[in-house]
Amino acid sequence: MTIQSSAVKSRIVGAATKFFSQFGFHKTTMGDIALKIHKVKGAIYYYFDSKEELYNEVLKQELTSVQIQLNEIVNSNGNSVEVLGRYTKTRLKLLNEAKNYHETIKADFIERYGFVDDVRKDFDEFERTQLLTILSKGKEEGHLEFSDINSTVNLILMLLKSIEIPLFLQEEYKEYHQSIDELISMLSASMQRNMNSK
Amino acid sequence: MTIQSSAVKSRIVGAATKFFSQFGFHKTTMGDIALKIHKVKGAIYYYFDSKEELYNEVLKQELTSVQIQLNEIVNSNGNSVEVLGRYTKTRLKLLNEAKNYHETIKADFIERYGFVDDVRKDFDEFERTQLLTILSKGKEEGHLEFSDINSTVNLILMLLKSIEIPLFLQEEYKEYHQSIDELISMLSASMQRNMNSK
DNA sequence: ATTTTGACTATATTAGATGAATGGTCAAAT
DNA sequence: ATTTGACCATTCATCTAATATAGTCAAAAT
Repeated sequence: MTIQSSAVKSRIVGAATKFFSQFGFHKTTMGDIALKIHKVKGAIYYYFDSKEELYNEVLKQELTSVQIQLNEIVNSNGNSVEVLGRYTKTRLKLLNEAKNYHETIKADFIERYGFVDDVRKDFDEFERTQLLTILSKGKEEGHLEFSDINSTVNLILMLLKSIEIPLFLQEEYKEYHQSIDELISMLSASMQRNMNSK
Repeated sequence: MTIQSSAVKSRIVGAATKFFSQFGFHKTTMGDIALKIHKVKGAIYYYFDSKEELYNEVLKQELTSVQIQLNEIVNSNGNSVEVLGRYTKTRLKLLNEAKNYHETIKADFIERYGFVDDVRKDFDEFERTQLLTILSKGKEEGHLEFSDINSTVNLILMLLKSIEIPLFLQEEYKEYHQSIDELISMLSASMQRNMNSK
């Protein structure tokens, strides 16, 4: 594929992103997207095999953008407790704006978008790695202490993924905001060295 | 209302409970319920103004049963950390079996059952009271310590209500089971007083 | 050779129309 | 006081026709 054709592919994804974000998967048509870039529906199928694959690509880019920003936080300096706090708050803020991601989690309760499972699994693995990195660093530096670091990572992942749902789908972002700070304090307190009584 | 008619009312609620639990609000008809107790649809309307009111009563009894059992735990002896752990695990176990409650939280994502708001609000307030009781007792006895006890209660409520959703609606009860123990440990650890001394 | 087009097909979705089922009412009967 | 069964209005399920949409492809354009 030439450079120019890749540019068309990008424009397709760009248009698709806008439509999917605004109207969702079902209420966006391939015709809408094609029209936006002054092409015809058939042209999209030169670059993507299906609407599902295109949606997949859009979601992938949405989450990749989040990953890049989270990765910066993980690789930044600062003590691990503070990094974990920044990670959590940034994660929630960025994902709160990720409309297509919201649609996929909402779909979990109704029809399921099985075709995005791979992208979501990748994101899950990314997050597991990042959290493990943060906690490991904290352990090495002597700030944090765990009886089982993997269990702690699992717990944090469960909590982050659980609170997403009321937060994003039921729009309780503001109502729960204070409790999120509280959650971060609690997580920190329980992992802080010399505090853990286990 | 006489004693005998109250007995009929109970039978209505009993039949309604079975149908609603098994088939849900929409797929249960007033005719089904009436037939089960060898009455006619109209008879139910002598005791309840509407299907919604009947469903409300069923949900209320379901949650009242949970409340009674949770109340026993809160009023039991034992140190507050251990009580909080038992409360959390029992709460999840009991609510995991409360089918009508599940339906109402699932409805939050689709159509909302506004007519059960009162019952749910009552349960929320009950829980807030119970948690406040547990934590206050822990504080008085010198086991626990908080910068702001109400914020801690809010946090715990947010977490309990958040994890319900994947747990009950996405049937990840087993997958998350281990992390729930971990959550209880974490909560306990962060509230425990004098954790640095051995 | 690569990319784009527009006509084409098959499938899915919607709109409308009909009939059945259901929530709710009520006067009469028990 | 309680129960009944006929009754009404509205919703819901089912069918059909028409429309819209995803996806294909040979031909045209670049």
